[in-house]
Amino acid sequence: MDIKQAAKILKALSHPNRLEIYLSIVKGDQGGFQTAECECCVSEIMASLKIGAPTVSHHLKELANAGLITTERQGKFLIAKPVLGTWEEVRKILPQ
Amino acid sequence: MDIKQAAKILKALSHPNRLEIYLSIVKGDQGGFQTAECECCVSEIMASLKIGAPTVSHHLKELANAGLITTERQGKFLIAKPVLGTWEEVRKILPQ
DNA sequence: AATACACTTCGACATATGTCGAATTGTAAA
DNA sequence: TTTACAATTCGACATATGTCGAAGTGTATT
Repeated sequence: MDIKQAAKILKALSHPNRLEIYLSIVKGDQGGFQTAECECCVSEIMASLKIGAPTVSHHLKELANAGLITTERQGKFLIAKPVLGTWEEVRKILPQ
Repeated sequence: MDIKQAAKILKALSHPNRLEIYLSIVKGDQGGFQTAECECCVSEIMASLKIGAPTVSHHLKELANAGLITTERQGKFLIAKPVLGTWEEVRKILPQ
């Protein structure tokens, strides 16, 4: 993990809404893709953060682009799950 | 540590140059303020990152504003030291 | 005091970012 | 097949950001 890559990942987490989205996805993760009742499909995030669907879509794309999550369509919904190894790599180059 | 505060700290580390500056400061820290021979005064950073003095000054201010470092003038030089507890707080709310 | 060096402040600039509304695509239910 | 719902794409916009050059401040050396 080089510094530029780490900075990119940190940047993906550097906006309050995006950080909250990521933490929700991590918290909601049960080891696999979740069902439609999960708290991390776009419409749920939209409601809880009070931002529009296009914005949520954009944020999820940024998190995915940084390698912090993966997404998968399940019927009408989009389900996200964390890729914990990505954050782990960043931790390694920072203190402790 | 709430999410907004954590996001602010992550943002301070989300630019490659600023992340590199922070890591240099952490690496160079010997438990106290360093002497003029340290690698983290503005002119050293300037040379190693190939960015101008005003930009380095700006980046250091952002790191200090996020609480990630403190700075102190020693003669002609500005010396920086890390505030490790700040990063520690952010670690706590992220995975692992 | 005069000079030189280290850093900061200010103003400007190009670029990036977060957000939205409108229109579009994909999927399920009636 | 029509309708309804979930999400995406597109275009636009205001704001934030990283960088620089020029000018200013503070400190040490001569």
